[in-house]
Amino acid sequence: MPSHVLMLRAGYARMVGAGIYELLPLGTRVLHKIERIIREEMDGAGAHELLMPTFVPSEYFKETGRWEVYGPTLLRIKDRKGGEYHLAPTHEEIVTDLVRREIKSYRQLPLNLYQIQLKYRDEPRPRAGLLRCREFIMKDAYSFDVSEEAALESYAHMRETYHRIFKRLGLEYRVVEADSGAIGGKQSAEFQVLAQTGEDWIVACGACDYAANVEVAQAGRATPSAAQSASLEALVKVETPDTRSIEQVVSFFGGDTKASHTLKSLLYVAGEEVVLAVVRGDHEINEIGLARHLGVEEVVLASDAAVKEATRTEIGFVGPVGFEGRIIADPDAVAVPNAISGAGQTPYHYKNVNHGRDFEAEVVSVRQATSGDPCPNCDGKLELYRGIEGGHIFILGTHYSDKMNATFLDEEGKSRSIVMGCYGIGVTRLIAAIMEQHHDEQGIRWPVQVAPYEVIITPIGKDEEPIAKAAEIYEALRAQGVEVLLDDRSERPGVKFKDADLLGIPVRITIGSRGLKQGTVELKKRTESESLDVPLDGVVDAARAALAELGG
RNA sequence: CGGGGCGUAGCGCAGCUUGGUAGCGCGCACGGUUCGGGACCGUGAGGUCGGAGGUUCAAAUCCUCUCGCCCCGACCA
Repeated sequence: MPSHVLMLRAGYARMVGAGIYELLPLGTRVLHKIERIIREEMDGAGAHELLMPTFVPSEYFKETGRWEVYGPTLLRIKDRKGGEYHLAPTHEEIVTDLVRREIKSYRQLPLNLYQIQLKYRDEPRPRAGLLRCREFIMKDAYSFDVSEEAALESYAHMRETYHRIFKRLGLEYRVVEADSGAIGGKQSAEFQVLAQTGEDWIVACGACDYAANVEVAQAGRATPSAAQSASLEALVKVETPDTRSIEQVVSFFGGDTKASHTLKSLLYVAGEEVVLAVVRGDHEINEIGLARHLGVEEVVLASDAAVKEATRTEIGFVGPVGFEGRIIADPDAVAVPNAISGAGQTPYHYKNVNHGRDFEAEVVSVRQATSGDPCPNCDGKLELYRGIEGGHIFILGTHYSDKMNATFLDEEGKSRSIVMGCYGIGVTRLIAAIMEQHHDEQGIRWPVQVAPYEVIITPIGKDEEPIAKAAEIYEALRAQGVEVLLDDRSERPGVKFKDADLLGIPVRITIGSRGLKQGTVELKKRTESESLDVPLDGVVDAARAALAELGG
């Protein structure tokens, strides 16, 4: 059962609109638990919490150009006077404005400010419950330093802090190299929570700690070009109607033709230039890598019309042979001997295409890393995983401080731009991520540190004694500071047990007449199938011991 | 933005093709029997059929428009 179904069934949240949820009391308790851990660690790291507005005048985004750049994802609002506002998707501008007004001297730095607060992004496609929402709670922190070096220290410090947070939340995660988007900056890492329902693909080495988002992972290694291969066969043009995809090409040629015998040729618009990118048929192009190699901000796949104009060929039949223009080819692509590729003419493909003989290209790794690739750091191999981006930290540099004139006076009285870093955690997303990693067929199995309640007491039957004892134990546990839920509904035992499992409370105490006759009650951990009989007068200690074992 | 699907009782759905008294399961209320892993019997409450317009003697059903939600894709040749 995916986490969002569990979440709804167990009564943690309800949908209000697409990508808009309300957290019910149980969900709110989990949220507060997560927030508390984040606050403890952030405060411990020397960051200061503040609260910025969600409803902000457009002038700040206009100052940095994001009013235009952000596009339709930015939720824009007009007030009664026609003034322009937006609901904040992130707070770099607001915090930078605050800091430029307050910070005047190097003596006031470094500084780290954070908040835990709602964010608004009009996502093209919200999905999977709390995993991708249009309104969500984020912890966002911003560091301010006197220099790039100092900023790197702040960054490293935050990275450690994030490790502490993710570990305390009970998450299995990998820190991966990531793209930092249009802002640039060399240091960028995502905290990816491993989960089948994750939207991101990451690769991680089995032997060392290398891990990266496939968007930026270094894929493959230099391999010999086809021209060095022994038996090159003559180029043959074949008429291949209806073969627009690699899949269709492979089945057209049949036999033992594999996607890895073909070349995938993609035409990209990179600024003023049109380039042809070639990867092996079974590989995926890495657009971010391609853009970096070309030194442009982004590359855009050419439209049908643009392909026709540049190649006089239709999509599906484009190829490097005879292409007049810049060709970027992946090392694994040029290593394929006697490859099949589009012939640059509709509807034909070439057989036995060989790099060096039939076409020349700049050979650069421009494909996404995938399972089985060699690790760029060691002799290990990369594994492919799906991840949920739970956190992202990166250095902003002076991108915002330059644009917004956020400066300080250094020791020599010279004005310099503040160097910034930013650090986000998707708090509501983590609720879903934790559920994703901690559940079974019966329901959720919260790690005790984030569970909405630590103990659930389940009196059984209609007799007065179990109910009275349950109330006593409830009070005794509360007096000890244990967060405890009493199921005092007059439901049948089966119903109570199933619900307790669905809710995922880590420890259940079951009280029935049967046990009370022997002076015992039952104690069961959600993660274990067997229960334990404990003496009635020792149940408080037993429950606390069980919680301690679970790490509470 | 493109494609597909769905909006009927609180929840899950049938009914629509072929127009004619709005149904089923769960849940809910009441009564009774049950009571250690989602019991059972009986009685009952509950619906502007997402919205607007149209066709028709008659529309949940046919037509047009519109709103909302879910899934897939967003140019991977």
